[in-house]
Amino acid sequence: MSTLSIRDVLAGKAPVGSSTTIRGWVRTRRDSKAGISFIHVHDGSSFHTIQVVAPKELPNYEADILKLGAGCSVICTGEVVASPGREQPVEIKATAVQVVGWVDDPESYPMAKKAHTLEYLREVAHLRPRTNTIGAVTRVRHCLAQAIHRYFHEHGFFWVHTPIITASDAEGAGAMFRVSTLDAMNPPRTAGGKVDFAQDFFGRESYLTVSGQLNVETYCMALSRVYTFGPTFRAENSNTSRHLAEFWMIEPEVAFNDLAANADLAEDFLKYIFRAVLNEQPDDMKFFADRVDKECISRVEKFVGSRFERMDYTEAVARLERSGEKFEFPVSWGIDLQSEHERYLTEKLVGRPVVVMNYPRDIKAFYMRQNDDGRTVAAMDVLAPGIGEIIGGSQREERLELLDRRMDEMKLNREAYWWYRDLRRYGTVPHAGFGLGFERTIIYATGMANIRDVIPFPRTPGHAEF
RNA sequence: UCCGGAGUAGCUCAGCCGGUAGAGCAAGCGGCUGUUAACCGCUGGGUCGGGGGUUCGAGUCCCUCCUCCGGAGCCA
Repeated sequence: MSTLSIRDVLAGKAPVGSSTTIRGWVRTRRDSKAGISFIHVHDGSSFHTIQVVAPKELPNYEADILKLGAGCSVICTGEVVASPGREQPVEIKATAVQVVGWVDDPESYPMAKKAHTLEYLREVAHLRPRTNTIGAVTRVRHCLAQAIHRYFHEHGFFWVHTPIITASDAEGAGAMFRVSTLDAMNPPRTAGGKVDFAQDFFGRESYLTVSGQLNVETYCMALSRVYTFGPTFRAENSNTSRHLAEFWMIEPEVAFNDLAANADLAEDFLKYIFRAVLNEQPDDMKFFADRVDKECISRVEKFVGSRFERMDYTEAVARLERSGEKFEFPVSWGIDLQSEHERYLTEKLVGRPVVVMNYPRDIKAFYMRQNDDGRTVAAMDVLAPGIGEIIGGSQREERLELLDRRMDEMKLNREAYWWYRDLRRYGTVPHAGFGLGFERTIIYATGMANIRDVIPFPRTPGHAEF
């Protein structure tokens, strides 16, 4: 006799006729007056539940089994048998059903045996992993994370754990959360009356990181191919289905790569991880296609099978202007592309993923490499049908003089970036990288509509309860 | 933050021109059945988001605040 995951039992690791034990939580119970109860048990190991058939001869049939409901935890032992029912290949003919934990008030148990809206489930984030949907999201999230590490590992990248606390301000990536141990009610003051952050824990103002890029560049200048994969924080008051205050980001950085190589990497990488989801989580993807988004499998298959279009920003603007489409925000050279423009480009104009390259320098960050035309930088965005921007990246400015000039123009303090500037002083090389929002990637693969449902405990303005 | 929509039973919602609260699901009990979104019957379950106002009377009309959802901006 062995204790197996439900996934393993359904996969045939316990042959028909053998005895096995499974452990998990009850989804549903149905009784037959022929003297048996059908108990569906899940343990998260796969999308499917297993059907445990409990006969009335069990000593605790009346006392326990007839009282089982959704959420109760059980340990079930019995013989694996071929199921007469159509819905499952095998089931467990129970010789023992031990109730480990009851649900103390079934009527008010938030995860009752019925469909719940995702909005409601967010209010019970501690119990929602028990649902089909959140379970499937969790397994796909894991699969993508594993595929990301595997891709980079197989391609000679090293995972660099960049810091979560940073003193680098003004990276231009958005508002930051302050990290401080000062008494917020009564902080120490300087002679001038300002808060004296010299007395703070780090001896200076510090924040939660908005990007690991600047730090990871230092390792890129020694280990050549590196990436970060960790949490990132933005204190923006964003209330949308695509933004979180705490999210996970993947940022590869490659020495000697130019913008074209950067785009090639983004394309190869994205296709690899989406292929992994299709291959490794077919049951979960089928669930998403059935219940969440009919198109999700075909969309991912198409994404994996199509060549990404490359287009200069200048050309993209010209084609948007010529499109005859009425946009809420008019297009002209020099503006940043709006969501509606990006969607038009990738969904209508091209019908495939598009890499838009070489943006006007005035709308992009100081570290992006300046092109010879004097007005654009070697930036790129990967736009995907159905979601818009999925990746933002660039070739970095490796020439100290040009970097300094740009920092001056943007009124950034050179001193504060002394170590970043050092990389350009000591053996500088061209290099490039990009950032991929992990949760947005999950949204794309699963068809889930709201980013708050693809991260276990979403942090958004006003929300950090769980 | 701006624009729009919505807060009524555990959940999802209906509730007309103001007259004192409804359904489905869930839950409990019973019936039936190798069941599987089970089915049939019965029962319990409500500070109608909070506060204020108009009115003989407010779930319904007005003001205000709060919360949630969608879209936009910021971005990943």
